[in-house]
Amino acid sequence: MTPPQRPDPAFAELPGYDPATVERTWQDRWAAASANRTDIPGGARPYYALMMFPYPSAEGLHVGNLFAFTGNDIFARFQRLRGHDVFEPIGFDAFGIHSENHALKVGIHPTELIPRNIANFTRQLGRAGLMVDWSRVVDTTDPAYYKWTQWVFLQLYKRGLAYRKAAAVNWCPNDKTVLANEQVENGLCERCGAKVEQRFLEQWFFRITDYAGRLLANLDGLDWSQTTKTAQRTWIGRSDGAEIRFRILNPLEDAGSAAVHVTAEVVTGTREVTVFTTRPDTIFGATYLVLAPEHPLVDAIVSAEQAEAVAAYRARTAAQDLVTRKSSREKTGAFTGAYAVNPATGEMIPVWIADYVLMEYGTGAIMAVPGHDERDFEFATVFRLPIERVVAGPGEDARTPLAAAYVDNAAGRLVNSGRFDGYGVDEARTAITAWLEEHHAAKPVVNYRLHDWCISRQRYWGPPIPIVYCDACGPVPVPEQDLPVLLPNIPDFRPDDSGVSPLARHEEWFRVPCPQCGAAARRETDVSDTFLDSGWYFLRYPSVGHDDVPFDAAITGKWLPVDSYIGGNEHAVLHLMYARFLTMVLHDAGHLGFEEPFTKFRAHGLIIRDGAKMSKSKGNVVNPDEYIEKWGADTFRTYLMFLGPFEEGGDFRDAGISGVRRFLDRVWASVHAARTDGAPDPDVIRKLHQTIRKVGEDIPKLQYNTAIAAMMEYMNTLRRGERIPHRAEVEPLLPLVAPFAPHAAEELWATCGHAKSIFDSGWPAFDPALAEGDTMTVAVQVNGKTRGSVTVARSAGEAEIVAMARADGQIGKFVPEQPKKVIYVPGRLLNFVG
RNA sequence: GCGAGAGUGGCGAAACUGGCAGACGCGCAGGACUUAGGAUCCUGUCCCGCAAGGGGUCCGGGUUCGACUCCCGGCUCUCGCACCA
Repeated sequence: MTPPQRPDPAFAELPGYDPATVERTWQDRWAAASANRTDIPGGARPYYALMMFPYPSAEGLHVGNLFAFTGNDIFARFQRLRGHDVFEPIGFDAFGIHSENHALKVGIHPTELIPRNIANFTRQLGRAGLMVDWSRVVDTTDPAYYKWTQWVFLQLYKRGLAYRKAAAVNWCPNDKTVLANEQVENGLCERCGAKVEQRFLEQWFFRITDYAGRLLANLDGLDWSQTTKTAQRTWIGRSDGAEIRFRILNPLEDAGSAAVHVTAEVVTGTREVTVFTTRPDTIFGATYLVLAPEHPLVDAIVSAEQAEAVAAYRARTAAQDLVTRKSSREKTGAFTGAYAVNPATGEMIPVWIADYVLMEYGTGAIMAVPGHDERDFEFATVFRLPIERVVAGPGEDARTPLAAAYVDNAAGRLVNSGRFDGYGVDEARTAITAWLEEHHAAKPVVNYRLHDWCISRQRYWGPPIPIVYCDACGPVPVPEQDLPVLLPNIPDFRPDDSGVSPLARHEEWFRVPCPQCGAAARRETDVSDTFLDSGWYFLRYPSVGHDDVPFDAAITGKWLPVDSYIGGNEHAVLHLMYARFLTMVLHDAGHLGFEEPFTKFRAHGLIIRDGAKMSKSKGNVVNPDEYIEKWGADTFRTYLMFLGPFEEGGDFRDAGISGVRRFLDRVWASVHAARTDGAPDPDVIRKLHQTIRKVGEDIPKLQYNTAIAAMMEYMNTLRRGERIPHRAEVEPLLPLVAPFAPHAAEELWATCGHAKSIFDSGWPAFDPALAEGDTMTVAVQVNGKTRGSVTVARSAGEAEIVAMARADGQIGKFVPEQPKKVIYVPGRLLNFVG
């Protein structure tokens, strides 16, 4: 359908609603009056309404972005109507692989491409009518910004939280470049299809694991979506268990030994393996040990006979790419020829290596309990290793055969476990750990699955890591007064076969004197991860313009932490975790007075189209420009919010948009046609107050769809029977409409004779007495079946309602003479039980 | 596999704390105004039935005067995480 061409004939002589004109007019006026510029130093009631900043892609803003921004904008405008000094900033997350890959694809240098994209985003955002403070924009690629990103790195370095180590990366041997995990599909390079390999490079890490406990504990006090908190908890992955030491028998002396039992005195070897387990209670069932293939102890314990097989297996796993290695479920491994002693049973158990044990987690070694761990069971089955039962479920005993690993630790009791037989799993866990601890064979340990944050990127498009390598002094941080380390404008930004950043090809850039001793030295040529750019941007916004500090202390104290943060749940773990971590570190370093950056966080839903999430890779994105062109920004904004609950997202289809436009047309027509003579209808005024209450309750809960429905319902009441509404009935509706359709509301507010902006005129007062009215409708049921309803005075009691129900022709015939029971829910419902 | 969330008309969706299921909108049907209507306005629209009435919120049980809502079992879908010992 097309937009209405002519207004309602009843009001034909009145000015019609032309969104294009209205929106252009008000966008110009707001800009001229700096209406959206927040009074950062002076604002008396600060409210920081943050949304996740976009990365400015070449395709421009899509509907998914706009959905998120509009949701935040409505909330922000509502807070402003409530009398807050609202700060709603925006910026551009313009560094990173996304932007760089696109630049590579189209063959345009990012320094040229990014400003172009930012200009396009700015134009689109402007047309959407967001209440953004355009005087405080952040662009992560601006040296005035990334100077301070590098400063953040140095603060971590100073505190010993930044360190270097070799770590595996995905390597495409054809493109000769490092790939992010997302660029690997089924072990193949997504661009050229070559088999991806694993390579080890020296990289910079942040010790986020030092903060794991705090990152987890603080979650309880945050007003965040439950789903996001759960995702963070899972990601941090606390597990309580024990580290247990296993002595390794000397392979030279004991290889080939037929002995099954050895006593502690016989063991002469001094080597030992420490494993991590969450199930120390099952130690009597540990029938072998497994080390990660790259475990450093492997060389020391491998027997001569097994050396070749072990070397071959290690070479094979090392050549695999990271993604395949982590997703393949097939159990493979090799025997080292060495044996260890189970400290609980004294039995000799073989030591294997297998890639199902990860070097990065725990100690890189496990005790395998095939009877009670699915992975160990599979492995033991493949390699014919003994499987023993040490936990029995209800109806089972020590001899019940195991067809699969038994892992139900709530119902299990210990068997085949010496003096611990009969213990429940939980008590055994504590008791066995304590027992082993007495013998210096174990200690309780908490492990986290969270890994340290690798921030090195062997790429071009990011802030250079501010470190200089000197032969004499080692890695030396760039002095703060020398920041920023500028990213040079090099034409050949394409990654190459060196395995390091393209910056490493530019001697004129990386050859510098050591800041400490002055000798010839070399800059770090890797750049930092985009998540570092976005990990602190919210600290910068209010202080934009203060170029001598990353963030001004007084301003930060006043405006932060962020009052409300809205963004996508795809950033539930990485971005939000990193931002929290950096905030904690800066707090500990004395730069911030708070340690949690976001008081309240809500994840918006996704816009679905043709059954899939709207995204560039799916090719189902909708460009908002044409819709705004055709229907107006106000209609489009309101429509997006009407699709479904904001936190759940919705199905995008243009079918419903005409209904929203009709609603705005009616609001428009009603204001223009409103009479000022006579009195408003009390019934309509009651409905008005109910609507003010409903909308005022729904917006803070982000239930925009029902808020809009309530306003539509009020419109229907207002116009029922083609009545001409009174000005007093329609004018208070405008502030309710304003967060959704700011331009039209502002225009109509002026039409009503107001000189001041609607956004500075306050939220309409809600009078509970007026909303109540003096009658109520009570539903009447007989045996739980609804038979009708009666309308009575609000003061009516149960007896009166019972009498009315009996007297009612429709209802009375169902009501029993002598009901067993009558249930009355005041003001709601009456149920006769017969 | 583990974790989180969701299943309600032709469609997007409402339903407070267990209290009139389907608000609001789309679509559809009929009507008004019209040279015309894909504009606007009015009326109707969960299913069966002429009606009285009956049935109905993924399926099967249960608790309750009363269940979309709570409990038990099952099915389906979406999104995270994915060999984390």
